[in-house]
Amino acid sequence: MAVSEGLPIGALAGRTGLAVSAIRYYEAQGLLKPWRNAGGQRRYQRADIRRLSFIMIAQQFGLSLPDIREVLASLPNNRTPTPKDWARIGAALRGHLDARIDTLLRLRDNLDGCIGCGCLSLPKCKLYNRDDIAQSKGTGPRYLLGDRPDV
Amino acid sequence: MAVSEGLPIGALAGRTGLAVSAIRYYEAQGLLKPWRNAGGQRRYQRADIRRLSFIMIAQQFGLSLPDIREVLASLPNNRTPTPKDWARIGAALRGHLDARIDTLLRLRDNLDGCIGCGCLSLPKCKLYNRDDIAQSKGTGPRYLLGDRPDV
DNA sequence: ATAATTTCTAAACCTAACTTTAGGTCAAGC
DNA sequence: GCTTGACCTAAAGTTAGGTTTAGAAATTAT
Repeated sequence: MAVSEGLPIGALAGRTGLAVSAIRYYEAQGLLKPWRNAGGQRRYQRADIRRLSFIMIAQQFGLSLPDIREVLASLPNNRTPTPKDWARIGAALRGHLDARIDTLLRLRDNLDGCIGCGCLSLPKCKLYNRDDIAQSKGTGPRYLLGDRPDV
Repeated sequence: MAVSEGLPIGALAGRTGLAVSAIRYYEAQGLLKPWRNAGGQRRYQRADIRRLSFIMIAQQFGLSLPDIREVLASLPNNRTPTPKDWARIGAALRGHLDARIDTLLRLRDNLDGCIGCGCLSLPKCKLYNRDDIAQSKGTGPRYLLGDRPDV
């Protein structure tokens, strides 16, 4: 029960609000690497609470789990991350967020002019510029807007 | 070949950049109602090009297909929609878009203070306010941030 | 010492938004 | 009149991000 024994998965779930199954799933996706105790059960460090919190926030920002794994890869694995480490990573997120906001603002600027005027015809409509929206939101393969300008 | 015979599905796909299979899928979801010719093949009105364009734009704004179906339901079905009809619908989208932008701006305001300082602890972090992000982005059931404040 | 919780793994299931496949029909060009 | 290409339906497959289930083993509580 000493602190050095680490937190079992249920405790981590309780502290983060995540389901136990989600935490195991994140591990399967390479976002987390708990150790195992003598009986084979997962044990976590306290720092993993923050790691999971970060994952949840990054998801809100629209990052996929592979994206997040990459970002987290820049954390030191030989020591517990410091606030400074997290700040560096926060800055990376900020870039993502800024880009998404810009996209939406641009869409909004065009909305009145485009749908508002009823033009909505693909060849001219500004809403169809390919660099909008952070790459293929939504699941499954799909023709992206602007992918087939042969209209 | 007269205009009154309508467009076959491939033509519609060509003009919108959508896959034929996607257009059939939208019909199955109730977003489109082509008529059938003598041989049982789908025939579309020219106005359906705009309808599909609208669907693509609305998706970029984060609306689900059921959401879009509802919005489209307010179009008149006894006549071809006018630019004015589309403008009314554009205004509805605008509300959605504004909300999404507000959310992201709020997240950005908190980012430096929260991740930046390294606090990231659930009970205090402003990023964990439940009204953030337009309801449960991402598929499948999932605990929403803030849903379990019993941390 | 036993009962009640937790945890374990593997595999199946879930949703959204589509695509792919298979086997057959329709329409258009020569 | 026949071949080629477009179209049809129904069902199964795909991806992301998980959840659910089942049966077994470990831990905790009494």
